[in-house]
Amino acid sequence: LPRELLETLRAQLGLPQWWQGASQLEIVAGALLVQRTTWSNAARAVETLRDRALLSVDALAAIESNELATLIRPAGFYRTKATRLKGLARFIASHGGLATLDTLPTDVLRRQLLAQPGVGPETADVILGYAFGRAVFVVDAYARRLFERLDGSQAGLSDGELKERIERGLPDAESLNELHSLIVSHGKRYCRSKPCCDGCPLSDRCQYFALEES
DNA sequence: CACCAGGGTGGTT
DNA sequence: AACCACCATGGT
Repeated sequence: LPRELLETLRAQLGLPQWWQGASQLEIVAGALLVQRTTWSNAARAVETLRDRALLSVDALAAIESNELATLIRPAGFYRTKATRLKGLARFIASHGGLATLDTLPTDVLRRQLLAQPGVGPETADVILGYAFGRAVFVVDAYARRLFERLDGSQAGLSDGELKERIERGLPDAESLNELHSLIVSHGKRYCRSKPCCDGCPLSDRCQYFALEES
C-alpha cells in the first residue's frame, strides 16, 4: 500500500517543495521550532536566525536563552523552545558536530536524540529523515489523519506500528522522505470531518466519503 | 471572539 | 495506559 499511495499522491500533487536548500542545522532547528505551530510562523524564526548568522552549532550553543527566545518569538512557545534549541546545539557540539553524529547507526542516533529535552518521536524522526537522510517515516498529525481515512487494516494502529509498516513497504530514504513531504505539504487539503469533503483528493478511497453525518 | 496549527512534558486518574 | 493542562504566537 505505501508504494501505491506514493504513486497516487505524486500523480495528484506533483513534487513537493519542502526544506529545499536548507542546511543540516537549519533542518534540525526547524524541526524543533515547527512543533505545534504553522510552518509560516516557524519559518519567520528560522529566517531571523539565518539573518543573524546564528545557524551554526557554536553560535546556538553560546547564545543566551533569553535573547534566543526573543528572536524566535513568532514560532510560539518561545521560552520553552529557546532553552530546548540551545540544549540541542550543546548536545551536537558535545558530540563533535553533525558529521560525527552522522557516523552513528540510525537506531543509536534515534535514542540519543530522544534523550534530549524537547525531542520526542516525531521530531527525532524529522531530524533523522531530513537532516541525516535516514530511511525513516515520520508519523505526524497529517499522516495520522490521512491513514485514518484510508480503508483497510491501518485504522487503530499505534504510531509505532504505522511507522514500521510504512517503512517495511517503502524501505528507501528517498521514497519515505517524498511520501511524508507530500502528505504534509498538502495536508490541509484532506478532510477533517464526516462526511468527507467533495474536494478530497482521496475521495475514492476515503472511508468517510459518502458517509451520513452522525 | 473562538478555534486551530506538522509536539513534548509532567502530573493525575 | 489513557487523559489533562501547559507552553504562546499568528491566521481565519
